[in-house]
Amino acid sequence: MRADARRNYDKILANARIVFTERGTDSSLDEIAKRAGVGAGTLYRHFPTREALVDALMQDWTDRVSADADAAIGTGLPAREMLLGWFEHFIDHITLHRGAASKICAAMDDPASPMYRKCRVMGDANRRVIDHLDAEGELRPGVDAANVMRLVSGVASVADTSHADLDVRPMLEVVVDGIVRA
Amino acid sequence: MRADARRNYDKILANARIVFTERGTDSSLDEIAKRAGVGAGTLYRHFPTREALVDALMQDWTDRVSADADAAIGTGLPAREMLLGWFEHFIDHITLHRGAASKICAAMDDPASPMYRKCRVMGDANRRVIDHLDAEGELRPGVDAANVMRLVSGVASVADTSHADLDVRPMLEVVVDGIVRA
DNA sequence: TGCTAAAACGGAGACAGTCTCCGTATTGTG
DNA sequence: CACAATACGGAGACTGTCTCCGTTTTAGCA
Repeated sequence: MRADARRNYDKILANARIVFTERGTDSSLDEIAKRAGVGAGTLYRHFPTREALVDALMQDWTDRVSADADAAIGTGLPAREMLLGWFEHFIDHITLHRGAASKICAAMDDPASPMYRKCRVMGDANRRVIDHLDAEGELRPGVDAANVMRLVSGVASVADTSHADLDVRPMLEVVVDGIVRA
Repeated sequence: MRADARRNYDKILANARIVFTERGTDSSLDEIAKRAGVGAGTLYRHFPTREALVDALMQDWTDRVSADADAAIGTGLPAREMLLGWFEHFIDHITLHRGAASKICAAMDDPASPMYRKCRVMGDANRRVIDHLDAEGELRPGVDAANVMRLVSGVASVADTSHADLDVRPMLEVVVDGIVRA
């Protein structure tokens, strides 16, 4: 990658992060280009779609999400608490930019999406937590990690969409009660 | 309401139903106007926002949703089956037009939304089912109907958003297990 | 029936966002 | 330092939203 290209790539990403944080992932891409001091063409050359741009920003938090999963396992807390903590952290991360959660819901089961691979990384993180608890015999038989992932992402997306700023805990408690051994 | 106004109102609604079914609730409103054979101004006078238009279409199914809730209670099935059936019917209805589910999630806790009232009607239907089972002692203590509603709408929205056409049943089973008495 | 005020119509056009195209500028390699 | 190769930028085509206002339709009344 040429030096000027790299420079612009970074500028776009930095400004996208700011704008997406301020106004969500549906903000105008032209404005991001303007703020970054580049032409629209440059933005679209580097990131052909909005999803590609969101995807590039996701890198930061897929790492954190992954680390959080392992940290959760490390706490050795009882199943309920471990899951609640992990789910809350996960949701905190994916709702960082308004609108991101529902994009993740959409990408999760769509291999054609640019975001698919990162969704898999997060899915794997979740699977580690679920598998760990399952191995300990803490879960109901037949709990499917992918399914849990969808459900929790759904909660994130509801919270993100909601006009009121909703406490996700009560919803997560239902989910947790639905998967831990009765 | 003047006769011509009524005529146009109905034409717009009929065509919106078609277009929303074919291409989801984010289709072009101008196209709906065109198909209905009216000017854009006429459409916007009758339905100042997209939500107002969706809301008008919702009337059909809030009725059906309400009836479904009472039918579910009437079956006298065991709690798990009653809830699964009710939730599935509910989701079938609100995912009739692609994109509607997430709009409902957003409107549910936003009294300013034109769709708020109809969300309440559906919320009340859900409450009847939950209250009924609660009175029978079938549910865990402290189950909150509004919270269940959010969760199930979230499942609907995930299913609606998902590229793959997802089976909602496994997700609903987790939710149901999370609310019925252990 | 014919007249008129009130109500409703419609579509041109202002505006905002997406995305492309291509003449121009920048890079780095030989 | 020359010259491909690479990248830039922003004008402008396109699509969708939404408003404004001159024109048409309606309904009530004489």
